[in-house]
Amino acid sequence: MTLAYDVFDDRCPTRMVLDRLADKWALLVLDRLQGGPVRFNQLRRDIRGLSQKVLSQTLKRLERDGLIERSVRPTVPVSVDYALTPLGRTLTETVAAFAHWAERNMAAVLSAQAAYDAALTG
Amino acid sequence: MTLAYDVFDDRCPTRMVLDRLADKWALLVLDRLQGGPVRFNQLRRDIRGLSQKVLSQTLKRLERDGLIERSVRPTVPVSVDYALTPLGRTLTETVAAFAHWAERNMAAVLSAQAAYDAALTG
DNA sequence: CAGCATCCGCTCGGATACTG
DNA sequence: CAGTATCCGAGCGGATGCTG
Repeated sequence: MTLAYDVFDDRCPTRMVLDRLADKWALLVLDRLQGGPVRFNQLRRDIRGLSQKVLSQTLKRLERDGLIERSVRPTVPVSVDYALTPLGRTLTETVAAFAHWAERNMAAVLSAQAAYDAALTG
Repeated sequence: MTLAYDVFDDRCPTRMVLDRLADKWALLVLDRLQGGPVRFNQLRRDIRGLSQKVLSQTLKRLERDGLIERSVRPTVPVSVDYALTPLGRTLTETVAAFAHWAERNMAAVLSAQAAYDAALTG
């Protein structure tokens, strides 16, 4: 039988997963990997504002959760690239929709914020 | 003309929006509101582990961003319920897919974690 | 190039107490 | 019921320096 996983229950393991995914950096990494494998420093450059330490942590967690895969090519110096796993690929459509929702609806959000702030001031 | 919003640029305002949405509590609140208006303490009870302070902050931010709407009914004592706005409703499908991905893929994640940890130990 | 190690400020968020 | 106010500890994450 199937266990009744429930993300609204704080003792459910799905909460941990949600916690990992509901992270700005993890989302951007997953979205960036959608087009194919990307190397460490390339990710670091592409995702502006992401420090090397946090990128490292994020990649390690995503790899542990089975969403991405790390592969080392024995060049000199060594090349490491990260790619989505099949499991990770089941998430990318959702991630893309999510990450780019802001780009499509930025104007609406900005005007909502302006209206909200104006109501407080006036 | 349209500005080129880019969520990968840390100076782009979309980053702030992503930061707000990429939040465990915000996601759970939005998901919970999908079925219709819900009152404050009902949300607090439904979303286990969510403190009253953080719920309050989360609701205020979501309201400011125009995703949810607060309405007060003059009962005694007063009733306040929160509902999705049309803008918020454009997100709910994505939010639901996202929030419940963990429930559907929990087994795969758990086994990936076990494999990862075993590789380190062994 | 692809990281790890360390330090540390700052914010998130939990606990608690109080209000209309 | 639906919040606000305050305190405070834990940890996120940025900066810096070093390694194979």
